[in-house]
Amino acid sequence: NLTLALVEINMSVSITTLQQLLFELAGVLPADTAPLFAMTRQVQLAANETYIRAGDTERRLAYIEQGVMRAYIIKDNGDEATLFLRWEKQFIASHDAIIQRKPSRFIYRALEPVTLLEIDYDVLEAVLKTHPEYEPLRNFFLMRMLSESLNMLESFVTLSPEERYRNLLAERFDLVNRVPDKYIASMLGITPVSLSRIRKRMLDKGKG
Amino acid sequence: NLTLALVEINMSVSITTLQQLLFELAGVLPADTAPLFAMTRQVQLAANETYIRAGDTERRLAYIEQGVMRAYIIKDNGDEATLFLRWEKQFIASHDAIIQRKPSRFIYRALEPVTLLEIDYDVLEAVLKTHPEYEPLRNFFLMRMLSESLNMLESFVTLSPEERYRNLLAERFDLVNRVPDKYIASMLGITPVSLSRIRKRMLDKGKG
DNA sequence: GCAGGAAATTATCTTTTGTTAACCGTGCCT
DNA sequence: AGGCACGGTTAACAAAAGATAATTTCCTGC
Repeated sequence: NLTLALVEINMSVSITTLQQLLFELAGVLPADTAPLFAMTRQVQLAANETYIRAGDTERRLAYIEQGVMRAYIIKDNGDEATLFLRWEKQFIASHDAIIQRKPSRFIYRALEPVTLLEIDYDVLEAVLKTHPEYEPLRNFFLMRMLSESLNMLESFVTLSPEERYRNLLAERFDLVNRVPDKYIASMLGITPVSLSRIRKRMLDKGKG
Repeated sequence: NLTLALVEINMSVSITTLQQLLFELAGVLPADTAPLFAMTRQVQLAANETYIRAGDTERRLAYIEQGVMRAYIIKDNGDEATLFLRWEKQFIASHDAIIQRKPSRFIYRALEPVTLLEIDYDVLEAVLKTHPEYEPLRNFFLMRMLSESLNMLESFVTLSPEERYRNLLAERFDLVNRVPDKYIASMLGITPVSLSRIRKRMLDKGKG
């Protein structure tokens, strides 16, 4: 069965990466990671499919193998506000449910067809109870997420919207080209109209 | 010696709180926490004293027993930008050094006389190697910090500066009154002038 | 390939913020 | 007490962003 074979190859790419990470972080040999990866499962999301809804209480942690995801929230006035985007080789988690055991404020949705390697956080905790040697992996993704949040926070307090956009272009040009501008705009804390003006200003400056 | 006695009482307040936390999180009995708290030390900072400088590589983690601290960064134009404030019963950490082993971008400074319960993060890691039962404490402060960062991020993408200020007043009125407005302003991503205008507008609205 | 819809741009107007500088009030230091 | 430094307010102007709506471009499903 060719499809199944491809899926298995796919899975192993992602698992191999995480096994390597676990080895680097904690010296755990790939052969010793079966108890962990036995509890993971691959999830396919279609473009535009919702992964986690506002109000969901499932505690999900996932590693993005392929595709781009968007975390957003519905504002009081009904508009959406994008908090962040996540793509290949990054983690995504239902933060509220995991950290505060609260229903999720945020909605997590695939912008493209997405492949995830998912684990239920409660299951992960159980595995970690009996296999504390995997613990560094949990610290790793928590620290990664914290680091990314702090970087975004820094850009909000130190940079103007235009500078934030320039920054994003410089650091994640590929991403900006994959994602509709309106999501980029709201992630930068501005309206799509304003982002369009910023782009125009940048072009004009480049010409003048 | 009265002073010494007072210091010891003080320390024990903070340690007791953390012992209780560790019991709640992991069922570790206070009597079994000696290996951890033996590695902590109390630090006194005068008002305006710097705790961590930009460029520092020490990996410090501290629990704030008393006082308010400010984390800020020097912008390219020389101005300061405040990222966040932390106060009693919160953790503060040299994020860059701990997460990425990089020299700190941020400066951490006491706004008031501050008392910290400090541990060297490398020492903590060593303790955790031999005492994995304390591990939930590490997850706790990482998650707390992440949660706070995400809340701030949310307020940047969903709220206007005025709304962010109202929010802050509603949630941390005590803090706003303890800290000079200019730091509040830069934490909100605006200038002190603009915050002053927001305050005026709010007053005017209240009167009209 | 075409039609319909969504995204992006442009235009207009209002509101807010940034910038710079002057001005006030408070507290601190000698 | 006097003066000085600092934080906060106010003023005036320029620049940018928000809101709304019209228009164009793009893309996607049929």
